[in-house]
Amino acid sequence: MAKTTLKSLAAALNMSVSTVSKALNDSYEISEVTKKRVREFARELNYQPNVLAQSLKTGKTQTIGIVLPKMTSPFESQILEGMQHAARERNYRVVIMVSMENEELERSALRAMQDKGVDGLLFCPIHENSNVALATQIIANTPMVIFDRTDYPLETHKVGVLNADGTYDACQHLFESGRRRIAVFCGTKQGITAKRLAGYRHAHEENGLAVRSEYIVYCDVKTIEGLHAEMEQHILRLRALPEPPEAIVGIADTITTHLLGVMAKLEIKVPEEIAVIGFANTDLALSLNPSLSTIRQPTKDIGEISVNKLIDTIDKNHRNQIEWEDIKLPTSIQLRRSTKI
Amino acid sequence: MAKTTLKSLAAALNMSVSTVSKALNDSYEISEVTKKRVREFARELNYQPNVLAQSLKTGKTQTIGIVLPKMTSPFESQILEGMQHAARERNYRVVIMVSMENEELERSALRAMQDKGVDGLLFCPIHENSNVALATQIIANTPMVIFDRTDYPLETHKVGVLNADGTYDACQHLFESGRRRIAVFCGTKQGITAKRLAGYRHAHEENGLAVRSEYIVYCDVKTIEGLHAEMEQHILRLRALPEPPEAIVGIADTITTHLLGVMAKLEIKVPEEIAVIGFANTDLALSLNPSLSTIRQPTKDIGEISVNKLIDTIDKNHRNQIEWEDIKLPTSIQLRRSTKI
DNA sequence: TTGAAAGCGTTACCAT
DNA sequence: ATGGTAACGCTTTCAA
Repeated sequence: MAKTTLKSLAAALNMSVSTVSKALNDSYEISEVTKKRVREFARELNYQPNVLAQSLKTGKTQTIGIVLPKMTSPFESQILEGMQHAARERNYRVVIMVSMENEELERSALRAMQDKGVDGLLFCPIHENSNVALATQIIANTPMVIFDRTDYPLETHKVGVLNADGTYDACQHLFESGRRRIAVFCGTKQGITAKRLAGYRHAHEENGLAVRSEYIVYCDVKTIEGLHAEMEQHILRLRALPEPPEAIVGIADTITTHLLGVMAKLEIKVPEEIAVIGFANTDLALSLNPSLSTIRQPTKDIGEISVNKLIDTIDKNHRNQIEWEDIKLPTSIQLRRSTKI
Repeated sequence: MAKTTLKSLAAALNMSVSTVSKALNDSYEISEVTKKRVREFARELNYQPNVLAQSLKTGKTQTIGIVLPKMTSPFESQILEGMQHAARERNYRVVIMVSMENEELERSALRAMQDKGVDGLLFCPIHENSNVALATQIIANTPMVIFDRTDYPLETHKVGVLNADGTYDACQHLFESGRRRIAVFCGTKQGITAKRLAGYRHAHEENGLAVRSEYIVYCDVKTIEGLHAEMEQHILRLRALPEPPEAIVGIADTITTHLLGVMAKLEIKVPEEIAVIGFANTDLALSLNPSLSTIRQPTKDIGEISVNKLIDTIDKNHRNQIEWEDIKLPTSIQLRRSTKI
C-alpha cells in the first residue's frame, strides 16, 4: 500500500487537503465533527505526517544539534542523557556529532549541523579559540548554548560548573585532614584547567600556604598509555623531592581515575602515603581500590538546563534581546577511602 | 542578506534553476565552463543546499537512526564512535536515541525514527522479545541492522560477537592457571547471557568438570548500590560453601568491573584468594587495583560493520533479495593481574 | 547544452 | 466551515 499522506487522506475522505491539514492541526476553522472524522480516519490508516515536508514549510526542524569533543567518559554520557531526556520532554530530538577533540572535525560538524538546519545548537568547543569565527557566523541565524567549556568568546547562554569551587573544596578537605602539601595534575592547558587551578591557589592562599610550581603538573591525555607513562614519571619526580606531596588533586576525569592505577603500579599506598581526589563522574568510584574521593559535576543538570535554555531561546525567536546567562552549577564532593586520614 | 538558494543563484547568474542544480550536481548535460562558473559563484556566496528539500524530493535523508538501550558504559560509547566514524565516511549522519532499557521508551524511539524518515536503522533491542511487532513493521520499509543483542527474531543483518567463545576462553585460561572451581556472575537473563553461559559450560565439559548450579549467580543491574549489595551477598554465600570458587567470571561490563570493588570492600584478595575475569571494555582495566583481566569485544568493528552493512542494504534498495549475514566477531582476552597465578 | 515545469508533503493565505 | 492555490528548495523529466 502506498504511503498515507494528507492528499490520500483527503481523497479518501472526499475533502480538500487543506481541510484535512487544518483538522489534524486542530484549527478553529474546522467543525468538531469534521475534525473527529478526520482524526479517526487518519489514525486508522496510521497516518504519519512527513516531518521533512513540515520542516521545509515551517522552517523548523524540531531538532537540536549537539557538538562535543568526545563521549567516551561517563561525564559526557551523563550530560548527553540529560540532554536527550530534556529534549524529549519538550518534543525535540537531538542529533549528536563528536569532534574528537579535533578542530577540523569540529568545523565540519558545525557546518553539517548548520546545513542540516537544526533549530539550535548545543556546543562544547574543544578549546576557547576553536572555530570562533564559524560559531559566530552560525549564531547569527541559529541559537546556540555553550556547555561545559564555557570560557568561549560567544555572547549567548552558557552552562557549566563552578570549577574553581570544586578544586577549592577538594584542597580544603585535604587541608582539614592535616595534609598541607598538595600536588595537582592537569590535562590540556585550557580555560577550564585555569579555573580549576584558581581554586587550588585560592585554597592555598586562604590557608596561608604558598603554591609550589613544582607541584603543578601537566600531562598529555591523548592516549592512555602515554598518560600512564607521564604520570608515572611525574609521581616519581615528586616523590624524590625533599618535601614530597601528601596528596594529589586530579583536575579531570581521565586523570583522576587513571592516577589510581599508576599509584597501584608504583605500589604507593593510597591514601596512607599519598591521598588522591579529583574531578570524576565515574560510576566506578566505589569500585576502585581504594574507593575514590571525587569532585562530582551535576552532569544531568548541565544537560537539562542547556537544552531548556536553548529551546527557550529558540521559542523567543532569537530576535528579542535576551539577557544571556552564564550559569555555573555547584559541584559536590564525595569523600571515600582515597582521602581517608 | 537572504539565504542563498538555487533560485537566488540562478537569478544572479542569469540562468535557470535547473541549470544551476545540474551544474552543482556535476551533470553530464552541463558544459564545463558553466559548471565552473556556477560552482565558483556558489562557493563565493557560501551556498549550502537545503538538505530538507533534497530529502523531500529524493525521499532519502542520508541519515541513519541508532536505537540502543543505554550509552553509559565505554562499551556503548566505543560502538557509537565506530558507527559515527563509518557513517561519516560514507556521507551519512547519525541520530541517536536511547531506550533506557525501557520497552515503552524503545517503542517511542523506534516510532520517532520511523516518522523522521531515516534511511536505515541500527537497533540494539533491550531484549529478544521487545517490540518485535513494531520492528517487523518498520523493516518492511526501512532497512535495519541488529547489533550486539543479536538474538532477535528479525530476518536481517546482525552484528555481534562470539559470546560463547569469550567465556570459553576465560574459563580455559583459569583452568590452565590451575583453578578448577569457577563461579559466574550474570546480569539479566537474556539471550546473550545464555550464550555466554554456554561457553562456560562448554569449557567445563571439555575439561571433564561438572558445572555446579550454585556457582551460577544472577544479579540485578538496575542500580549500582543494589548490584553491590547483591554481589556482596552472593560472594559471602559462595565463600561459605565447603568448596568455594577459586575464580569468578563476570558476564557483562558492569558486573565485572564492579565485582572488583565488592571484593575490595570484603577484603578478599584478588587474585590470590579469588581470581576475577570477565567481559569488560573499560579503559580503566589497567587502572583498577588489581589490574583487571578482561574479555574485550571489538566495539569499533561492531559499530563500523553495522553501519556498512546497513548502508549496503540501503543502497541495494532493500528490494533485491539479500543474503542476511549473522556476523559474529571474535572477542579477545587480555590477561592482567586479577587472574595472575 | 540549456530551460520550463511538475512534483515531493506540508502549511497558510485568500476565497467561497 | 471548507476549499483552492501558492510556496518552501530541490530534482528530474521533457522540450527546445
